[in-house]
Amino acid sequence: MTFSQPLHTLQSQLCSVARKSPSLAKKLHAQIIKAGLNGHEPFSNTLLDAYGKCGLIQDALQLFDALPQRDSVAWASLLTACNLTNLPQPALSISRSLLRTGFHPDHFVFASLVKACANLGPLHVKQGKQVHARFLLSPFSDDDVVKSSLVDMYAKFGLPHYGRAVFDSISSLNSISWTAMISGYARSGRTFEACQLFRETPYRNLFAWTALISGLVQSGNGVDAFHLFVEMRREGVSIVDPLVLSSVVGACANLAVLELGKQIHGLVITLGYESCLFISNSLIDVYAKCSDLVAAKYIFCKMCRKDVVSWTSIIVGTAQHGQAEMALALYDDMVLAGVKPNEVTFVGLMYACSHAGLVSKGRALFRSMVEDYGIKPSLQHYTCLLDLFSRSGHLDEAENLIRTMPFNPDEPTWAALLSACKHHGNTKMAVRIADHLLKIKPEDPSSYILLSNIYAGAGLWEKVSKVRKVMMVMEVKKEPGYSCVDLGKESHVFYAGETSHPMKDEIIGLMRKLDAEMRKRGYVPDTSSVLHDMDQQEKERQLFMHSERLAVAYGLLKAVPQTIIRVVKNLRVCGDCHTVLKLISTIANREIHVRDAKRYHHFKDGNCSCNDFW
DNA sequence: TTAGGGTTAG
Repeated sequence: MTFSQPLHTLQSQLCSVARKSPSLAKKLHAQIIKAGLNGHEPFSNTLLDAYGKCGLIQDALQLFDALPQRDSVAWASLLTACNLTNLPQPALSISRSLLRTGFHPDHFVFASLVKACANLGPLHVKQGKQVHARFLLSPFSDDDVVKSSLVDMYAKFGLPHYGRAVFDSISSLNSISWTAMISGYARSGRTFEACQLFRETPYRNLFAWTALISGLVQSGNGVDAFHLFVEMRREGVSIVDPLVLSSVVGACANLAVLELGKQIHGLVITLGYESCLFISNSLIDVYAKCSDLVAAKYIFCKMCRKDVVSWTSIIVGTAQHGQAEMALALYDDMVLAGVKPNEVTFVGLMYACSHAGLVSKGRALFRSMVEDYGIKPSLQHYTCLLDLFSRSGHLDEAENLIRTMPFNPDEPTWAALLSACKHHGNTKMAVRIADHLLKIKPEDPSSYILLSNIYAGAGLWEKVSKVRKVMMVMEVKKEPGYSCVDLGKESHVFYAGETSHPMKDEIIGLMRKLDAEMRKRGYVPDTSSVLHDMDQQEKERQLFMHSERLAVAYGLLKAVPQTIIRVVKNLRVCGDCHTVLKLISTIANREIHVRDAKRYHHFKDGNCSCNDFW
């Protein structure tokens, strides 16, 4: 490259090559300054655009600040730069100053501005609506591109009905507007409307399929998402990019169905996407969530490029399965590899610390998150810290934190602290917290059971009867518990108390044998979690028929010998089942993995990876 | 110069 080329060559270089090469963009900038063309409108705007497109956001911001005049092209280029690098904070301050200066945006600026608001997320609904209002009052209020971006913005805010109003006003709908609207319905759980719109669209392409399937996965409807994926395959839609696959892999993780995850993994390999970063990240997660950590680590180790999500996924996976030291060692490796942790990484790390009772390490990590990485702690981080203090018996510190943290503690948070008081035998604090919890009227039946147990433990019988009355008045009923056992080629769901299974005699027979052996070893049923008033024998019968026990017994009868019995449960494991599963792991000499509503339990040789705290 | 689908926690 020479520095004495004609101006039009310079301009065209900026437009093409510089967008892909940061170093070339900088060289051309230097050339512009040398030629005295600094501040010349066409050059500065094109350079701004080039900096933005090759990811040099700081340079773009500096250049913009130095501009003597800022026209629509400059504002649009800067906002596009922020949007491309997904930097919501600079975009936020840019859009604020843009609106403050009284500048009249054109349709290009509006489209970028709306996209910036969408990237900022649902916490910035107000700002998004302000931009929408300004657009409606502008001379560009008929522009369909801006309307499409508004549909997308409301989709990302979780307000699809607002998006629908804009969608209906679009004069010429295209593939982009349809996709944005389908995604809006799907991701906010409006499955019916999403599917209806999908059936109506003339653009039934991979974008629309991905929007629908991914949206359903995001809103927790993995089963429907899977059926649609099967339909998509049957229609012969060519999977020319792997985006839909990462969602489908994610659905396997949420549903914790290992066999299905393996099949999708096979498909990923067949289609040639196994080395794609996003896909590998999802695969780490699916194997970790299906409690096959060996496979998760294998995927992780084989990746040639690892980003923060890859590291975080493996750290969270190992932490959730009770391998705290391993999770912390992985974090050290991550820092050494020069990858910057994010807010999710710290959730995983603090979770690891709380499992291993590493109080000072957890505190230090919380501090490091704020001071070294500038991450503002969220409610989840405070919950992790609280869990760390509670589990390790630092109850005063836990109570102090819950009362001083900058978030309103919700019912599960108080219930967690209460449960810790019970675990550590601090009756005085337990009663104080129970009184508070009773005042805020919990909705979860298990909170009432906990309250009742606390008062009973403290001999406060009047309060016990008060709790029972509240439960009766509110008709507090437990959600039916079910457990799914994964046997590789098949899986089976058992409901608590279910006796309709064709193999019920064998299942109950095995459970009786195990029960007799457990009682020989000193097992006494703990009926404190049984909700209803009934005699001891009936309570014990209820516990005996808890879904995880049926599932594990069936697993012992049907699974390949020596293999791990894998169970997924919708509710939390009760104290008695936890004791029973530990005993069964010794008696049957079998490893049992249970994923409950809160965490993972690996039962082996009479112990559990959660260290009896959950 | 502007608009659509993807991964980690909860």
